[in-house]
Amino acid sequence: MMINPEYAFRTGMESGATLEDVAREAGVSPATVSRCLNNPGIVRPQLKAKVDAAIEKLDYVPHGAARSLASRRSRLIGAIFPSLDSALFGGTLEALQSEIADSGYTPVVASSNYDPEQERNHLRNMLASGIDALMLVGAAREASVYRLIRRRKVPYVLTWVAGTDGTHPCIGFDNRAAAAAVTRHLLDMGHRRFAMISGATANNDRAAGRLAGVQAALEERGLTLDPTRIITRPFGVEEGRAALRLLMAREPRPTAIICGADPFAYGALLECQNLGLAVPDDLSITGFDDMWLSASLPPGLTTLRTPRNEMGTLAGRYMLSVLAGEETLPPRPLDFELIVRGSTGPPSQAA
Amino acid sequence: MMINPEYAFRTGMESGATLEDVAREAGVSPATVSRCLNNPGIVRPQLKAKVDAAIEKLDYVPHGAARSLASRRSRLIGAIFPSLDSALFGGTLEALQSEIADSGYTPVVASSNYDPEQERNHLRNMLASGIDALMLVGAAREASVYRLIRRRKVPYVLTWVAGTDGTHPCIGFDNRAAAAAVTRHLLDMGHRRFAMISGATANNDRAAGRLAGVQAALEERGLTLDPTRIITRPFGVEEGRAALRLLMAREPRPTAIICGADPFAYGALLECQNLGLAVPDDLSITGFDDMWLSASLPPGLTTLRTPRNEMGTLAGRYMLSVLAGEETLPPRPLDFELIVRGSTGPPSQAA
DNA sequence: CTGTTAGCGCATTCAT
DNA sequence: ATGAATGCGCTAACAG
Repeated sequence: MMINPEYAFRTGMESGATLEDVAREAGVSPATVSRCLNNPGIVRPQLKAKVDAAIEKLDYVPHGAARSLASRRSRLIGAIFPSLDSALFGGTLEALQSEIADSGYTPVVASSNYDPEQERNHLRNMLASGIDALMLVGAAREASVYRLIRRRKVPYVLTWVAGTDGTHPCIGFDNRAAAAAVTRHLLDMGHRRFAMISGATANNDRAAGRLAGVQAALEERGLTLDPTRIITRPFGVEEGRAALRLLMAREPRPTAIICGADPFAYGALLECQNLGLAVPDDLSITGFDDMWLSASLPPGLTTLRTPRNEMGTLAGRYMLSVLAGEETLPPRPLDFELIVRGSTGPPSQAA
Repeated sequence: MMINPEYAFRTGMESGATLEDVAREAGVSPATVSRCLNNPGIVRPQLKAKVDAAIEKLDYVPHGAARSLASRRSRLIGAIFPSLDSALFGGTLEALQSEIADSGYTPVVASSNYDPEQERNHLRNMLASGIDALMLVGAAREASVYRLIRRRKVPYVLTWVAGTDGTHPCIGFDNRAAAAAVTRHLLDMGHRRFAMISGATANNDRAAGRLAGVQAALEERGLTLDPTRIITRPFGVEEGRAALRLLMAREPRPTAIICGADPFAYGALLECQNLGLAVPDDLSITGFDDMWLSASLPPGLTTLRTPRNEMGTLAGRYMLSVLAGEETLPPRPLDFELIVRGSTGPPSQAA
């Protein structure tokens, strides 16, 4: 089998120059080189210059594993997301990465595909690979998982949920309150007949919280959400479209449909167009998360903007702070914002 | 300052049981325990059972750094993407992660924000943290970056581009040919007046390739793409919308607009609706990448489906194979597929 | 401020 | 098939 020589890689790590080589080259002790790397302030500039020159000359790169072993810190932060291929968590990851990069930390990431089993496996892997801290999404998981984390004494933080009871450090927002805010917006405009398109609530406390928030807000006004008016589907545009058809097929039609995620709402909006339903005159539609199309898709989607980048940033900052040994409290639940656009309005008289 | 005792983490790694502890507990030598972990086949079942029991009892987790140091492999694979908050690269990352997970590898990821400087920094970091292999997007970067990688002898693979000249191992598709295919589709329907909305081509060989492909396909038929009909913008829906307005403001209007990325096309489609332009009768529009809304947004976006998940899977497989010491050739350029939907049709007679 | 001394926890020779 | 010995490259006391 011919193989392009350009591709002739080694297998396994290459030696390269070691810290000791640098020390020899610079005529100092290994410890001094180490100091130049980790605590440059305390070394005489003159020496430091020589060391820097040697590092440059030998093209020295510290050996991460050796460093971790000796220092007992890997400079790796784990992050497990339910999914990576929607734009939803990408922003959080990007913000997290960007926040911790300057401190020399790198995220190691995995996607659980919304599957607790996969999450657990990735967690084991990460724990074994020696992550210094861990970011997860949501709080709903078996107690044994938390035991695993705590036993390793790895600082962790839960995102996309608000710490309800102080059991876990959380950096997120109150999904329930957010969904209630959306619902009240519709109630205040006079809507009384509601339906909801929700994500699956099993193992997903964000989806469950949103559903509960809708129900709670309705009950405040003496209304209830008929269970047959709740359609649960995996997140997706086509799913939203199909759900809307179902919901509008039965009399009396709802005047407002609350979607647990923007993609549902995109689908619902598009299907209205298809069915010749006027939004918001015939039907009001709301989304959740204010994703990138919400402002653009006519008539503009009323939705709830969640602080998805901010969660990544603050989660990163929180973990760094804990790792630095500072006493750190996670911040209060983050703010969300109701973004009112064209897809909601008062119900028509006829309806 | 009060601090919830639940949050009282340590700083730095915890000891936990070591391989030696396990050996003592099981009454065997450390070497045997190591074998049970890394090469279970060669150890007597009876002993292995005792070791497994000890591992279970002590809740032993191998220490990644020590393992890396001794074995000279970190089991970490680096992946640097231009961006993580679009859904574009998320699928590739997810597929990569999923492909390598079973082999005990974990991706460490970073986003360069389309900035070569940031990419270089992340690369340095990753090299220092001892990644065993590396995945990058695109081929356009300074030679010094490749030197850095090669000097460390880290196997790498470039994605989202096809290896044109065999300089680098690539797992991707031919952006130029793909864009040409889109263009020919329009030419074949009779279009003669074209415009393009393109991503920035600096440091982005995917965008550059797509632009070149359009130009080449036009020149095959004796046409040229007027430079003033090329609008270059950062990727985004609103950017596409604005670009469409610009392009349609000047006579003679184009009958077909080729977008270098789907978000542009979404914006263009929406703006047509806004301006009262009929698609495809007044104007044909094409996208690129077949992202999640392309099938749903009326009238359905004709676009080019890129193998974004496949690239992640194959890149992962390729790197694993190289790491396993197998002679490995990257596959030929991957296939793309023209997806014809409602947004393209013959130009109207009037136009 | 700098050099010396010891490991960190494991994989891997080499013996047996 | 198993055990004993060695060192991966670095940081962290400690001593000077």
